[in-house]
Amino acid sequence: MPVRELPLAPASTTSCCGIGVDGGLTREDAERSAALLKAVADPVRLRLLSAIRATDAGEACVCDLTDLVGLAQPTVSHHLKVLTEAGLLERERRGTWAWFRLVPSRLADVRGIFD
Amino acid sequence: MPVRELPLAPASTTSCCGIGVDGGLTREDAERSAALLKAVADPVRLRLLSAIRATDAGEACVCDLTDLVGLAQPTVSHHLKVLTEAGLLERERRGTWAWFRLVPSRLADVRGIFD
DNA sequence: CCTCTATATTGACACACATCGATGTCATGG
DNA sequence: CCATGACATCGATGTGTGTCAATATAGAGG
Repeated sequence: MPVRELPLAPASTTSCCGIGVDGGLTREDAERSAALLKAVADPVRLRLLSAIRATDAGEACVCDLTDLVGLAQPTVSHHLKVLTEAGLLERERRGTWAWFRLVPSRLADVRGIFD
Repeated sequence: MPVRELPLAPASTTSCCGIGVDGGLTREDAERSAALLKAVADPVRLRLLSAIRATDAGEACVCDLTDLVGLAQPTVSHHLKVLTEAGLLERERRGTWAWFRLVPSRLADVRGIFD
């Protein structure tokens, strides 16, 4: 799911002030980008991403993350689901544990929104 | 208001899985970053930023932007206030009109969260 | 001073969302 | 096959937020 950047499209036609603000994101692009940003615009989810990134192996399981953020396990599971559905995390079950890894290309998408 | 990036802090101590997820953002840093991201995680506000950026003069007034997004004037005014209070826009009154400009350094702060 | 136009503020409403307890699922070990 | 531990899902609840109509403010011009 590609995410287009804030475009530097040329301004064009008319308006009450004669400036022209037709350039810019389409509604669809804006909604796509906003959906991705919403996944990341939460302090708990930022800490989860940061904690996974700070890990030696580049991955962490839910029990570790639950301890870290100090919230109930269902809450952490919910946040991890949001991040995973946004494409920012990959999930892998190994035995009883679920391991989460960053998806660097998706993080690059977030950065690309503001390039 | 500085915004710290997702740190690559070294993992340290123990956990149930023996991985160690102590590294990462503090609660305070995460809340600061999330507050900034929330201001931007909205399709209408993304379009407003994009439209202002696409302008020849680098600024636009409310009437232009209201036409663009197709929402009621108070709604647009509200979104512009959110962006301004987040430090992403600067407001200047010239006569009857209110002009809004981007604050590039603040946009860089957003980008910096994911560096 | 009065009016007109552009913008901001307020109040209300609907909807989304973060959180948690309770419960369900699934794999492991006995 | 049953018990245990890790994780996911569900249902409920309180809080946050986007939207608009109504109203207020503020500057320009007569």
